[in-house]
Amino acid sequence: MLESVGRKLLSVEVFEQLRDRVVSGALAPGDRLPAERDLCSQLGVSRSAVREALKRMQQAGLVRVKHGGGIRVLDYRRHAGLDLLTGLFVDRLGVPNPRVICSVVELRGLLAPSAVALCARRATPEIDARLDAALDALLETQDLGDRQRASQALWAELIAGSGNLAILLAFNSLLQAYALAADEVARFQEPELRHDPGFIAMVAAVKARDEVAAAAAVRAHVALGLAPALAFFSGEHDPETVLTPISLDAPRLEAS
Amino acid sequence: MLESVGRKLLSVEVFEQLRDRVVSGALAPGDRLPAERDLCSQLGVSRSAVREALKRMQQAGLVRVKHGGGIRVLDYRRHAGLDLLTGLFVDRLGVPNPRVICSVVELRGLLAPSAVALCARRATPEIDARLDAALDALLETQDLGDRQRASQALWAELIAGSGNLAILLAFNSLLQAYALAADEVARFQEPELRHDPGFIAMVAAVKARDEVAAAAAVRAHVALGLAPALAFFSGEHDPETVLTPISLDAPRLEAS
DNA sequence: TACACTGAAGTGGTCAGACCTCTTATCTGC
DNA sequence: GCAGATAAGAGGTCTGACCACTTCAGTGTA
Repeated sequence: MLESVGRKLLSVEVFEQLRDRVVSGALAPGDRLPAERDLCSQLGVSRSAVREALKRMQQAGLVRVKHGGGIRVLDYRRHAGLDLLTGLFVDRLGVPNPRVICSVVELRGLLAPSAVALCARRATPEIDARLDAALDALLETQDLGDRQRASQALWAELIAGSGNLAILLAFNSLLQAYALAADEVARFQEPELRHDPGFIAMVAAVKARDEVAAAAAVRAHVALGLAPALAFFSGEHDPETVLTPISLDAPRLEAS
Repeated sequence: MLESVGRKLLSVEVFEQLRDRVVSGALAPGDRLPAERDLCSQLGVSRSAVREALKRMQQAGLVRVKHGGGIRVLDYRRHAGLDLLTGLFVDRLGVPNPRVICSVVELRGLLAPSAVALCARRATPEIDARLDAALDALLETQDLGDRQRASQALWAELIAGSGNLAILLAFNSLLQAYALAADEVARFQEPELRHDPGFIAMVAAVKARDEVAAAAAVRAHVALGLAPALAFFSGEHDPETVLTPISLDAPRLEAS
C-alpha cells in the first residue's frame, strides 16, 4: 500500500535547512545569520515561517538571538542537548549517519543496565504487575514489527520503574532518534528482539530485586543487538576503537 | 551591584505557561488545547506569539499539532526528550524541584565514569594536552566560582574525549539544567570542586589509558558532591530508596 | 588626539487582518 | 442506516505596519 506523502510545513523545512547548515559546519560557531528579512527573501517564504523556524533553532540550542543584535551561530557540541540526535541520526535523504548511530547504540548499552538495576532497586508490586503484562504481550507475538513495539513497551516499563526522570527522558531522546531509521534498526536488532530468555531474565531479576543480576541480564541481552549494529554502521571507524564490544565491559552495578 | 531585569519575551512567557500546565498535569495527555485564536484572547497576545510558543512546545515533544485538527497534549513522560530537564529543574519562581534534581545528580553519577572510561580508551596525545591545560587552569585558582567554570571546562574535555556524540549532548542537557540553579549547585558541589587529587587522578588515569582506574577515579571524585546533593535535595524522598549512595555501586568499566 | 555623547540605521519583537488548506462534524439524500 | 456533500472550525501562510533594542558612525567637547 502507498504511504501518505505528508508534505512538510514551511517552518520545518526552513528549520531543517538551517539546522543542517549548522551541524555540517557550513555555518561556523560565531557566524552571524542573515537578518530575518534577508532570510525570507533568500528562502522565498514569509517572515512568520522564518521566525517559527528560528524559535526551533533557539530551542535546540543551535543559535542565540539577541533583540536588535542579530542571530549568532552557537557551537552545537557545547550548547545543543540530547534532542538534537533526532536531527543527526539520518540526513535529509534518510541515509543514516554511522558515526551518530554508533554513539547512540553505545550510550544505550551503557545506560540500560544501570537503569534496569535502579528499577530492581525501586520496583514495587504494581511495577512488577506492569512488567509481567508487558512481558506476556511480548512473548505472545512472533511478528517482528509487533515484537519491536512490544519490546519498546516493556523497556518503557523498565525505565519508568527506575524512578529516575532524567534517565526516562534520555531514553525518550534515544528512541525518538531510533524511530527515524526504524527499518534499519529492526534488521540488526532482530536477534535481540527474538531472544525470549533475555527478556524473561531481565524481568525476573527485577522482580527478585536483584540489582546485580538485573544489570547482568540487560548487558547480556543488549549485547545481542549491539555487536551487529556496531559492525553494520561502523564502516568508517577504526574497528579497534569502536568495535570493542562495549556491552561486555559496560557499567556494572554492584549490590549496595 | 544590581542585575539587569531582562524582561521576558512574550513567546517565551507563553511557552513557559503552557509547558508548566502540561508537566504539572493541569493539562492531561490527550486533552485538546484551545484554538490558537482563543489562546490569543485568553493570554492577551497576538497570534504570532502564541504560534512561536507552540513551535517550542512541539519541539519539546509536549504537544502534537495537526493541520486543521487542533492541538493535543502529549504524555511528556513518553514523548519529551532530555532537554525538558531545563524546564523542570526549577519552577517559575526559581525554586529547585528536588525530585528532578536528584534524578539529574544520579544520572550524572551513572554516566560520568563510563564517559571518562571511554575517554581513556580513545584519548589521543592531542586530547592529553588539552586535558593537561584544562587541569592546570583549574589548579591555579581557588575562587569557588572560577573553580566551577574551570572544572566545567575540564569535564567538557573529558566528555569530548570519549568520542561519543550522544554522551556529549546528554551532558550538555544536564549542564544546562544545572545552570538554572548554579548557586545551589555550587554550595553542595564545593567539596568536589576543591578536591585537587580527584581531578589529578582522573586525568592521570586517562593519560595512562587505564579505563578501570579512570572509572574508579571518577566514581570516587563525583561521590564527594553526590551524597551532599542527594541529602540536601531529597527531603521528600524515602532515604532508603534515594540516598543509597549510587556513586559507590555505579557503573564500572572493565578493561577490554 | 582621545573620549563621551548623540542619533540614525539596522535588526529582532509584536501586532492586525486577510486568505489558504486541511480536518471534523453535521446535514442531506439516497 | 449509510455515503456523500457541505459548512464550520482550526492550523498554515502571507503582508505590512509599528515598536524596542543594539550597533556604530558621526559629532562635539575636553
